[in-house]
Amino acid sequence: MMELTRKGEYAIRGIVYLAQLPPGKVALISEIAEAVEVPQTFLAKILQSFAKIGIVNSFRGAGGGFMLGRPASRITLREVVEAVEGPIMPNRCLIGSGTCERDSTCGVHPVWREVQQRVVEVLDGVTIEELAARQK
Amino acid sequence: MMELTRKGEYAIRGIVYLAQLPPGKVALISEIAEAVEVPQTFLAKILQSFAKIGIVNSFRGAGGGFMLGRPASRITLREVVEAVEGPIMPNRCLIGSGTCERDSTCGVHPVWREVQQRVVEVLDGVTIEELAARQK
DNA sequence: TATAAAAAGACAAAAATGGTCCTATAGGTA
DNA sequence: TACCTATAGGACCATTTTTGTCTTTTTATA
Repeated sequence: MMELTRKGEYAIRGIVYLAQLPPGKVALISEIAEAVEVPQTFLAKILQSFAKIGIVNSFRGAGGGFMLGRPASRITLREVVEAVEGPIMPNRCLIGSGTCERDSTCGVHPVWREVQQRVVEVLDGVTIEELAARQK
Repeated sequence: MMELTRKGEYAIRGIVYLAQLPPGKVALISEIAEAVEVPQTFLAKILQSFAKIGIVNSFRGAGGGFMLGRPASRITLREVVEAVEGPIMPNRCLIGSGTCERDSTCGVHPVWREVQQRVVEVLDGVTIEELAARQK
């Protein structure tokens, strides 16, 4: 239960790799994919989605590639994980207050909310900078 | 991310229903399924798996059905969830120490361990008795 | 024995996961 | 301008997981 998917794993590997690069350097997707052992086209999709929300910058054409869009110290693990896997949400009930018809009677509801908060707390407390430093 | 599946939801609904019954009473799968609005045969599978690990008792033949296998106060939400969804394990790495080749270099590892512990802590702290009482 | 009810196992549709491949677009460079 | 390089976007697809159903078997009771 609650497993991170490959996509999530790959996303983390990819962004940690970028964080380990000298500041300002752009890396080719081919380079990144090989280094972190992830299928290239799949990783490309992931980094593209990161580009859209600004946690990485991408450059097209010759001399292009990817780099972080923000200092690694200001990218949290939570952002990265939620970007590819969607919001942390242990139970569908949490999506909206009116969504679940069993809402009022459902005593499990507050438990999931608690779980959600705890997980978010942990992931918010870890930056990509820390992760990059740890495994250098 | 980290969503409970239908199976998990159904499992909780089913066991909470059993917990709300007068002690000693057995309920037909048809009765339970209708009450908690879960497909009967699917719920049957779930309760059968509960019977195997002893958190419910089942009786075959006329007058048969299901009842809790233990006082609801001694069945935790964690047990129920893990019974149907498998162990709480946010990252595959946590399965075994040698399983992940990136193990030594993987700085994310301890974070997932932390997440796992927090979640387990919450779910261990909630009994089926509490849930049953809450939504009565 | 007949009947009632769970147990077990095979099967299957639908959705999610984990990708691939092709074309389009943007940016350099000769 | 023409050409090359590299990401962007979209269509597609195989496999696995989820979410069930259906049939047969086993067990218990009356």
